[in-house]
Amino acid sequence: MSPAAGITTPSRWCPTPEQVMILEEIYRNGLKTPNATQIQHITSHLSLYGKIEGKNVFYWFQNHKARDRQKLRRKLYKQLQQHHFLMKRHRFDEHNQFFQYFLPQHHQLVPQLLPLPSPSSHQREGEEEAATEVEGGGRTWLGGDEGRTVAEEDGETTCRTGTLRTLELFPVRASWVEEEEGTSGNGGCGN
Amino acid sequence: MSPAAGITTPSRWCPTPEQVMILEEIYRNGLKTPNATQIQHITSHLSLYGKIEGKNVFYWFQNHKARDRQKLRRKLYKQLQQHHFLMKRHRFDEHNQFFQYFLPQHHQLVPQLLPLPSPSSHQREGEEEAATEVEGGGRTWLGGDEGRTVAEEDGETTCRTGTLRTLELFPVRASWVEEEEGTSGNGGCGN
DNA sequence: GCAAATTAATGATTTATTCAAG
DNA sequence: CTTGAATAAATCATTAATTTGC
Repeated sequence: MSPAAGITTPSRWCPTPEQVMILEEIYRNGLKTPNATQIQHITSHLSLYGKIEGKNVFYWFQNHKARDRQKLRRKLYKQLQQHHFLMKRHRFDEHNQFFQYFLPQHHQLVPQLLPLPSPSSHQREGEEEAATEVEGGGRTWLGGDEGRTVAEEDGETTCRTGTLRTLELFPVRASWVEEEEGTSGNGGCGN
Repeated sequence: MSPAAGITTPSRWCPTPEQVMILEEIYRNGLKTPNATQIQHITSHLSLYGKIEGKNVFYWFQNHKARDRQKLRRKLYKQLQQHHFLMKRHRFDEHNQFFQYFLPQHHQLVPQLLPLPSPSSHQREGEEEAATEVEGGGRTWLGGDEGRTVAEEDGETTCRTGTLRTLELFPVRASWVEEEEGTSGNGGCGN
């Protein structure tokens, strides 16, 4: 707004090097999401180095954090892509209970741990927790280095992973797979 | 599994950064409570990055979910505590970060954006309206050139330096920050 | 060397997601 | 099931780097 005569009317904040340095220092020191008070303080200090408003600080932290995460996700995705071809495919049955991961050594199958899913239970994934003390006779973990003494017998089609297919399991929505270097016209902004 | 004299014999799982990143990514994508099969797959993938067992994955998800909820609850509690500020106190001090920073001009904020939803209507239907140019009566930012009315109230450590020491101001102790990767980034245009 | 044209960075907005409360 | 609050993701838009032809 405010046409503001001839002189530079920067439509957006243009941070000075000092401001950027200070912001990055603060960020590196662990302040990722400043609250209003902190934004105020940062702003008033940075204003010594140039014109700045609170919203600039606020946006700076938002963007910086977001782009940090984005960068990390990209890197991660590349790594995962690298490993993806190492994996073989294998079919597995879908099991829904996570406590099958415990394999009680001898007996004691803890009947209350698997409280029979009602046919239309949405199973909101927040509340099951509670795990209820499975300890006692000792348990072994699948996939550990030791154990592995169980379940291979009764036609237990559970895990017995000889081969590991992994990635396609997860609902990776891959919002970060999107562009590969310059597909979206940044300058164009097709609107 | 012998204590292996020289090299570290960690009594507990010590996740690598890659493992943490992958786990967080999976979690963020919506898998909050993996079942046994999923744990198997995740484990075998993460084992490419370091020693890991299925129970580590299982516990990681348990703990992460729990701590997530705990964090949210704490935040929400704080928020509720200060919910009175609209009614009584007028200190915009220690609110969170986002909308406390906005000051709705005259609470005629977006009269047409939210056209009084009938009790069962989705109000996101007509979003082709393109937000209707919220400009004049939009919002203002604290700390701008115009409304520099805020100042440090009491509270807080408040370094309020006249000198420009900048860095000692903010409570930027980051003992709880663990990402040390090359997060500085900001490659070219750092200025 | 120098600007116009193009591309990459990044500031500023908008949209979708998430959790909890009513 | 809806709504409120906060935020992260996605997107838009503008500035700075850079390339390029002269």
